[in-house]
Amino acid sequence: MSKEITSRAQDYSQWYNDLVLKGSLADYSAVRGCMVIKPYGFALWENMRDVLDRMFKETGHQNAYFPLFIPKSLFEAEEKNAEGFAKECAVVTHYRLKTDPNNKGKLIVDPEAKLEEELVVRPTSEAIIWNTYKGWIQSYRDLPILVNQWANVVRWEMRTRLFLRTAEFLWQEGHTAHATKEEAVEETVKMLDVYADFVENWMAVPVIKGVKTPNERFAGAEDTYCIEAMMQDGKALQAGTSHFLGQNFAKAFDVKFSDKNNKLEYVWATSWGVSTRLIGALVMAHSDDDGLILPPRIAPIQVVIVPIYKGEEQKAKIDERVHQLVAELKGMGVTVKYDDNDNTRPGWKFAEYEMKGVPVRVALGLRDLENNVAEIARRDTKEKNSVSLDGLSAHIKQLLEDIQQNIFNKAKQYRDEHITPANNWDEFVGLLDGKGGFISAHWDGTAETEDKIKELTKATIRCIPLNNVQEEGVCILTGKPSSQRVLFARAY
RNA sequence: CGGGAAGUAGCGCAGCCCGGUAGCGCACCUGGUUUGGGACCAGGGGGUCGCAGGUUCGAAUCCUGUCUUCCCGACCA
Repeated sequence: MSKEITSRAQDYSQWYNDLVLKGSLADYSAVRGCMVIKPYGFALWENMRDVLDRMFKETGHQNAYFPLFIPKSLFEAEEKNAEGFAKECAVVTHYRLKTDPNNKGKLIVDPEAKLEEELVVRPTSEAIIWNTYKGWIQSYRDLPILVNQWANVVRWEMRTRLFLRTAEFLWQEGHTAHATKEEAVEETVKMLDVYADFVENWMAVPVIKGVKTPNERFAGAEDTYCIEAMMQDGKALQAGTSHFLGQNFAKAFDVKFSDKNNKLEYVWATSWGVSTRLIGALVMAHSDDDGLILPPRIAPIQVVIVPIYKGEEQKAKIDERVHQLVAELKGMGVTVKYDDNDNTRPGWKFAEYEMKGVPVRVALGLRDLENNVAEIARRDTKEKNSVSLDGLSAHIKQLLEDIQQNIFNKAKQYRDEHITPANNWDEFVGLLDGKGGFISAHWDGTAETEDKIKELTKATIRCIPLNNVQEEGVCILTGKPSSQRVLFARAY
């Protein structure tokens, strides 16, 4: 009763906050815009991280670590990148505090300890990494370099929201160097595919792969590829990006290599990243008014078992059977928690694990034991069934798969129902203010028109889908000719 | 940075207008009864009321300043 969740209909933003806070994923902290990721939330992130890390390694990448601080002179080397991030950088200017002579017990920044050169706290690491790569690359034999780093970055956002936009966040950033343009483009697309694979098959969130317009492109990139997801309120969320950086950073940091003909060439680059923001996407894509709904493949706890008993004698009997079940499930690679904490009662536990989105709940009492069954409840549909204890672990294993598939299908159905064509301005605005979702519409291809539409409606072009159908039409705003539809949406 | 709201016990809040013994619910501790959808009874512990000044015999309450957080917007993954 103490943990009521605001309904989606009542206040979608508050619902989201309630889920994150009451689902024990994260807390606000004493630091503006920065959150504490709690053990349960971090366990979720670890699961996501482990899967992605394995995928990166399977595609030939290695992990490394680069400094948190970037000297300003390095940071500003790639002009567009620097400009793009300049407004949101935290900057270290001093390296020492001292006691305040006028205010006992307080500290002040020691004016004597000013740095010769300011250090930028990384908002992204291209600069420090390409400065490093300069020393690693001389010949085509040194290429490709396929490196990933798991790190925290800081972007001093005006307005923050738990997981979706925090001043400090955790992410991975891949930074690769290649001898040819073709190879770099191939890498960019390959990593986009890895992201789409992960988000769809592990997080159960369907995505649209596409390319950003120049307006929405990463600062310093030639092309930004992205995966776009749809949330339950009809707003889009960019779930991951993969950038083809051309030779921009190689030129900025003077990174050249000798090819087979001993000719000097600039190196081709990519970078790609996903962040803890994915957790926000996960929460908003699947959950309901009773709490989180987590996909089994990355849920910190896949199965929770709740004993129902009166007295120690009954408890002992149930324990015995449960321990057997736990061993079986663990043997099958299922993450299971037996919650036999006697301080909370079954009803409380049911509500608690629903809030936390645990996919499968097993309740076992003496009554069940006598009938050789257990009560199995699935979080996604809230269905409850009595299932025979014989072969129960195999049943649960299968159920987890079914749940994974079901929540993906449900999210996909919602997403697909929320891609709507608009053929003129009135339709476009009507859809944005009504149904929401992605709106497929013609656009004249200019940045001016895109800006104007954003100004008028707050909708942006989320992407030009890959393998887009070419079709003649006219721009919904200007009426100028267009050769393809693009996806618009209001976005997080 | 513009607009709004809020800082009082671990959490959620009331009290403030009209100054006079700091309160409620949840959580916590002890004992008991309970346990198939967020248990109940009895007893108990815990707060320099965000911070700094001022007015006053007396300030959570009035005045001034200040800090912080959240929500909405512009910026953005």
